[in-house]
Amino acid sequence: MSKRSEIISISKQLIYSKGYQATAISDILTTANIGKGQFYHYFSSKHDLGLAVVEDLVQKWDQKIIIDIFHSSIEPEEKLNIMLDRTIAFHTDNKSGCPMGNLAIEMSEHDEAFRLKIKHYFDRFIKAIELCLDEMIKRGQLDSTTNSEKSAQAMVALIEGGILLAKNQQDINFLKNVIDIIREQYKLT
Amino acid sequence: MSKRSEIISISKQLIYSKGYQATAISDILTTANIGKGQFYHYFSSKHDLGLAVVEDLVQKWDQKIIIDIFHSSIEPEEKLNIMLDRTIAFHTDNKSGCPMGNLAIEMSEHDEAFRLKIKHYFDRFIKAIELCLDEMIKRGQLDSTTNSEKSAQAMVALIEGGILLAKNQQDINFLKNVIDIIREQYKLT
DNA sequence: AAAATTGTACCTAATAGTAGGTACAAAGTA
DNA sequence: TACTTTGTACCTACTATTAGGTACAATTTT
Repeated sequence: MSKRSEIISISKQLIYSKGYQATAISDILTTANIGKGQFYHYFSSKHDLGLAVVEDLVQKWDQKIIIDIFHSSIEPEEKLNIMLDRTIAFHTDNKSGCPMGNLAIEMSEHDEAFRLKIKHYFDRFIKAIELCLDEMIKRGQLDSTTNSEKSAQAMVALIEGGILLAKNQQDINFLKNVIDIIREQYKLT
Repeated sequence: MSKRSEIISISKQLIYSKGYQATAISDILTTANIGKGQFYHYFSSKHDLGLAVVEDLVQKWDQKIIIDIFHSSIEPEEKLNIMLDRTIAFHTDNKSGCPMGNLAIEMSEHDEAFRLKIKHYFDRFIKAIELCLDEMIKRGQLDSTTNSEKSAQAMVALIEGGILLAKNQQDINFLKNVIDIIREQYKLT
């Protein structure tokens, strides 16, 4: 792993837990055990690093969720099931919430560059679920009156909201319950 | 309005839009047009102010949502409907998201005092919805197999997630769509 | 007068960012 | 082969600014 990606990786962890604004360059320098010169050799500013972190985050989640699961050749209901399983797995013993959701809330209003990168991920996530639901409707697994677009948005909202509640309550069951509701709703085993 | 509540009110707006950490005391002093002595006369620290702001926030929402709506004598399905209407109304032309949700995400992990105050609100909100759903089940308006506790959690999660998406997408329709889904699900007119 | 307010000047620690340099390997040149 | 150049990687020390917070005198209120 190059020094640059190492810095991104460490910063990603810190920003995930503390937020972008609350993460100081000095935190990163200490954790990564590097000097300032090195940092500013690879990144032109804190903002530049922040965007690199989000980009990395988006790219990795895109790979893990959209490419690996939704673009695979398994059955649509199985895709949703696996995605939900992985969501629970990720948030079990992880009290920092959703990396994307946290930044969405922190940065969307005042930083357009951050906002758009995060939006890009949510767009793709919602679209992937929507196509899944469409396929399930086509196969008669779901009521044909189901509005797949709205439903996909709602599913993402449920997940994000469930993660938010679980973080605030410090209780993963809030997320599990919400995911149970999704499974019931869309008749996933 | 006392000077203290005036400072809280102004800080609440700033913290709502920028977040707690990103709001500087100097922002507050400038906006409120007061000096430092005055600020530190009323609050012992920024953290002290922050907690006062959350307390105020919790208390006002408790009044607006739980007392005014859920503790009123109107029909349960009408309570939910009004709550959903007000949610949309609040977030129309308001790009900062959910005051409580924003702070939940920003503060829950690293500040227990903040976390507990916010948790208190979510607990009461969820409980109020749960009792509403129980009443609707009792009246035969909802399937008797409905798990009111889980459903109430899911409803709050949907709302919070919908607000998060609407904020990131800068499009209130994400919240509206999510609320449509809630209304369909619980057969609210 | 006494007590409660409030403004001004200031303190220290921390912030992002810069200046100016070193170490060293790769590439070009004699 | 030996010498020189050049570019990349990195470090330490510094700057300017801002942060939260304090001291205390001046003013208002009771």
